[in-house]
Amino acid sequence: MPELPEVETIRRVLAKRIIGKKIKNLELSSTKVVRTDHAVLEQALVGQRISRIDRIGKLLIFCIDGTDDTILIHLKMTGQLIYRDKGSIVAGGHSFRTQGLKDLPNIHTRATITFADHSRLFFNDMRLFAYLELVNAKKLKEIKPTYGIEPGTAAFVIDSFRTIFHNRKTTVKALLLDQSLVAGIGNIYADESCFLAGILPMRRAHTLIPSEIEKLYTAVDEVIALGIEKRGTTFSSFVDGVGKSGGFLPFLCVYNRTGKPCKVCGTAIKKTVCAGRGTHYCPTCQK
DNA sequence: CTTCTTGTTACTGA
DNA sequence: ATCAGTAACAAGAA
Repeated sequence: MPELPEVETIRRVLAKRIIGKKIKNLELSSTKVVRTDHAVLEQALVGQRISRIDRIGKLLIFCIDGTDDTILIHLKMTGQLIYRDKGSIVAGGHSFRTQGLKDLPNIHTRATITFADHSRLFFNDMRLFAYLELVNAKKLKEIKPTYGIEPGTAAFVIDSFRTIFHNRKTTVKALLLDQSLVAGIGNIYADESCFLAGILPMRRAHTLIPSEIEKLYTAVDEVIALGIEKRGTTFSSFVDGVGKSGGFLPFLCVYNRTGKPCKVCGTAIKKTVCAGRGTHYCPTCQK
C-alpha cells in the first residue's frame, strides 16, 4: 500500500537514476493499467527524456523534456516501479509462469521503458488497479486542486488543519484518508498518526478540542517525515525504485500489531473497522 | 471454500 | 444540495 512516504521514496530513487536519459523503447500491456492509447504514448515518449519527477500525494508525475505533457502513475495498492541497470536484467528464455517475481519483467509487468543506455524501468501491478496515463498541462492543472494540503509542504499549516476538522461529523480517520483534504495519507499512516496523537480514529472530528487537533497535526507531520526518512513501510508488496524494501516496519506502533502489546503501555492493540478500513489502536493510550 | 486485504470512485440514502 | 457511508473493483494470502 504505497502511501506518501513510499511514493516519495520511489520518486527520489528514480529521479537519481532516470532523469535526462533518452527513452529508446516502450513495451505496453493491453490491460486497463495503461490508460493511454499505445501509439499515442509511443509518439509522446520514444526519443524524449524525463526532465523531472514530481509528486502530488500518492500520484507520481513524470515531466517530459521540452513539452507540457506529463505521464501520471498511480500505484494504488500493489503497483511497483523498479529500475534496473543493463547488467542486472535477467535474460529471458524461460516462461513467466516458472519465473520468480524478482526477475523482470514478470507476469505482473504492465509496462517497460527501455532507455538508450539499455537500463530499464518496469511498471508492475499484481491487481489491475494502478494506472499510467499521458496528460497535457491543462488536464494536470485540473487535477492539482483536487488534492488537499500535504504534510511536509508549506501549505500544511495548523490553520488549514483546524478548518478541515471544523464542524465535520465524520470520523477522524475518514478525514485523514480523504485525499481532497489531506493528501498522501493511507491506512497505515492514518492509524499511526492517531496513535501518536493519543486520539481514537473513530472519534467524530468535531468533538476534538483545539489541543487535540494540534496534537494530531504534529503527529501527522512527524509520522510522515519519519516514514520518508525510513524509506517507507514494506507490509506486502512495496519496494522502492530499485526493488529494495522500506525500513519503517519496526517503527509501526499499531498497524498490523493486533493483539500485540502497545509499545508505550503494554495493553493489547485492538482492531476494528472504521471508515470501511481495518483500524488499529491502543485502547489505553488513545482517547 | 470463505474471509480479509486497500486507494479510489461511483453510488446510495439521509 | 450537501454530506456521510459503503459497495465495487481485483487477485492473492490465509
